[in-house]
Amino acid sequence: MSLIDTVVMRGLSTQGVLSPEDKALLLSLELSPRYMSASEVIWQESEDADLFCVVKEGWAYSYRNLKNGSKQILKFYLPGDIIGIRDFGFTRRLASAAMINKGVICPFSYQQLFELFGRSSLAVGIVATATRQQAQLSERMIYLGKYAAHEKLAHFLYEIYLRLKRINAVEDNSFFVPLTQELISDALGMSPVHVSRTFSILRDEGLVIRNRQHVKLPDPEALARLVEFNDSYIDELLPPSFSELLKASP
Amino acid sequence: MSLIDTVVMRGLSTQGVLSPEDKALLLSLELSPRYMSASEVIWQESEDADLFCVVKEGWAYSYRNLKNGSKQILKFYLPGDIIGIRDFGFTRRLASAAMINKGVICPFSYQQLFELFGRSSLAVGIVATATRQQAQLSERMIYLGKYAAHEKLAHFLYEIYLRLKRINAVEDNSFFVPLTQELISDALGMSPVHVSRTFSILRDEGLVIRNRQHVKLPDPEALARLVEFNDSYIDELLPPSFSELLKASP
DNA sequence: CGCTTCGTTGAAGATGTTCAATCCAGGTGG
DNA sequence: CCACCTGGATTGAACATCTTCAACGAAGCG
Repeated sequence: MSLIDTVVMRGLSTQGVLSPEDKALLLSLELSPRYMSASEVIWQESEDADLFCVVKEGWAYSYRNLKNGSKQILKFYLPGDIIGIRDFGFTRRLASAAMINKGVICPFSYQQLFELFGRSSLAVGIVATATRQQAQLSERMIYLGKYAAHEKLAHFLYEIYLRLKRINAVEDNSFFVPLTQELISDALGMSPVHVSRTFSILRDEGLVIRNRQHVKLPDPEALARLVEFNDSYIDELLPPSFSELLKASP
Repeated sequence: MSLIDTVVMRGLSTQGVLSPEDKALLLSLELSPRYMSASEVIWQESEDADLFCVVKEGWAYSYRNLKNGSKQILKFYLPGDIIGIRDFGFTRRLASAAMINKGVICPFSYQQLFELFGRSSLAVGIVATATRQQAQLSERMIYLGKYAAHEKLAHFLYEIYLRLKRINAVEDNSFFVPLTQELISDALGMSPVHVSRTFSILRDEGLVIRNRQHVKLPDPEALARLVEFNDSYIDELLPPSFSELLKASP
């Protein structure tokens, strides 16, 4: 799973906006893979920020340690996601990041990114990627706000389902989720105990079947209705007008 | 309050990265002011997205209507903020936006933004602005997650305080907040009744004095300690390395 | 002066947390 | 092959926090 396969970049590519040099530049960002073990820390809060990482294999997450001893997970990163965009424009990391299971990540420096900015189309791609992350974050905030536990969990699982489907990691509505209930609880802001109870409720309603790290959604559409999921923020390509604007501007 | 006075752009400017043409281009974005009345809707969820707005006067907010009849507020916009960054890269608005009190906003089109992308330094400025918004969003999500009501409210008030101080709208630790408790409750995901009770708690602890739309923080440092506020995500300038990288790249 | 909107207060009930005990599957070592 | 160990998942019961509903109070505005 590489950057060029990202929704945004694939969109730009199929719209004929990316030159061969653009593509070569993009691919050059992923030449130095780093093999990570499970739970290995990628960086800590407050460290100097000077690079991004593309996740090629495995899952990662970013989080902040809270004063009460627990932590709040901000985002889970799946293969193809970029870690560290949030910190761009700051000198230090605003949150820690770590692997969940073992995997491979490809670091690339701000310097390399600045070279991308010399090419409008790639700059637009990066901005669009950043705002998509923001959109996902907003969407989660809506659910953390006023919705009940079973709606939070349902929304969370459906989002993961869509993101995994996008990278062909869903088969027969089943997928692999290397998360403990404690990690899920840290992401949704609820207690681990209540995550367990909430899973039971969703199971009894026939919406979610979970066996250790395997999750199956027997009726994804029913789940989508429950959470009123607007999947445009995950699946939608870049607006067609973008390619015209890009071709028109210098 | 104009775009060029934004933390990010001011940083680029004082670091000598912006050319006179860059600055002229930035200012040209704000030539068509639109006068808005209180509560006037700027755009609705699902409308076509093809422009941003700079807030010049007044407060605005973005929100999503929830199925249970209430709404979740995603962000309050103060003078100098850009509304609509979240939707960039999507064909439709992901959330509605409206004014709180009366004010002035300056719309500018995606087309105009694409012209900015022709200049690396401005593109970087826009990306940094977008990621700062994301940082603020993350910070709020941390508080929506596992913190108690009085911590959520304290964090919220302290963030507003810092953002207002940045634009010189705080005097003697007092500032004007054109929000009802209901709006605050929609932002923090709690009931209006509980916002009221929580204000009482903060008042009894001598941390917040509120009189209608006027708020005073007698001891901002104490409040900052309570919420362990990391103000770098609001106040920090762009890393100095950015100007070097920008001057170095084509 | 009376209307309207916003804020406050009380009481009852829902939702989620905490703590502790128990269960279960997989991995380890005898 | 089985006993044991371990980390996660589940369950129950007591408790805390927050919501809801309804009534009342206070400020701004015609």
